[in-house]
Amino acid sequence: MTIKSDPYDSLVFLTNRVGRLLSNEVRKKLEEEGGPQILQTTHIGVLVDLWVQDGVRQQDLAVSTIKDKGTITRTLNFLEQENLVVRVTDRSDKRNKRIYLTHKGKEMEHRLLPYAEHATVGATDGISPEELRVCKDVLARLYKNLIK
Amino acid sequence: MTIKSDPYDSLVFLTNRVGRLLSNEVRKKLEEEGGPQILQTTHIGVLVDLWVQDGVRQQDLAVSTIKDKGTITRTLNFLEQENLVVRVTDRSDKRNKRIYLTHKGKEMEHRLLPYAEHATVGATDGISPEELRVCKDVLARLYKNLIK
DNA sequence: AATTATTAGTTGCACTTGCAACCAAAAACA
DNA sequence: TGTTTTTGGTTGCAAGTGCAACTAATAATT
Repeated sequence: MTIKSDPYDSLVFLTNRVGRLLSNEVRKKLEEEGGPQILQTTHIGVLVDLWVQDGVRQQDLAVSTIKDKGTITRTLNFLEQENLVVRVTDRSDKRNKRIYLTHKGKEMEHRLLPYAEHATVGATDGISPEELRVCKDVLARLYKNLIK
Repeated sequence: MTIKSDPYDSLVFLTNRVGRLLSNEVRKKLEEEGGPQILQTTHIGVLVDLWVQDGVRQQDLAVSTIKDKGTITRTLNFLEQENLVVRVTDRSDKRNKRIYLTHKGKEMEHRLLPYAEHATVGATDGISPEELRVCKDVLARLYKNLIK
């Protein structure tokens, strides 16, 4: 008897698809409720990182957001233009540019995060808080394991 | 006392980042071990869907893979060119094009899936099988809930 | 100290993607 | 039956992305 593997029971596909679906939900909510105009997923990803820790280098952002260095460069060009962040060349090592949130950038946290957190209402039907908790914890640990 | 929300404890960010990390792992493994030359994530996503069910319409693929119709059109142009799938115009409704795997396309399943499934070794350090099981189940239910 | 290697960030290029406009076929409606 | 609306798929366009080549600054090696 051959056991046919279920392609859907694979973390790669599950995370990617659920991730995109949730992103789309957030994007839709933002538009509906006239939220902030920064809709690019990468923009938000970078901001999220900066909310956790300020003053990191572009390279660090590239690693944690899992984007190319070049992509981060261009993302920051935009965020800087929008007065959400500033680039400061590191005194002691002029290769590094440290990224800091502006006042406007910090404010954005309170406006944006609720959308990201509440995007799951409705999606979690039939899922207990405990299960959800485990799921998030596992994902967080996977992230830590994989981020090198 | 104000409780600072943790941006990382959000399903949107966790799934997206873990998803990308895992995709990159699979891509790397494929290259290292001289696997199939189809590296595009979208290509693989479409194939996965077809392994689950053959003969669906492009529109169905767009929904389940969460990609734009246009993207699916172009993805199928490629897969058809590679002799992995064929498009068959539906007799009873000429708007529909049914997508079928070729022999080569079916073969690919056995070659590709192991990469996707085993990509998690090393990543799951410190995570029990039970926890992983719950995580996958939750993700699967989220997917079903969100896919409309 | 001078040369070489490495690292951070930028830029050009090719490719992917989503959106919107479009075409063809079918369904709904008058 | 003829007109309008909806649906599936394709295409043009603009924006995002990864890769590789490049520059500037620092570290490592001789």
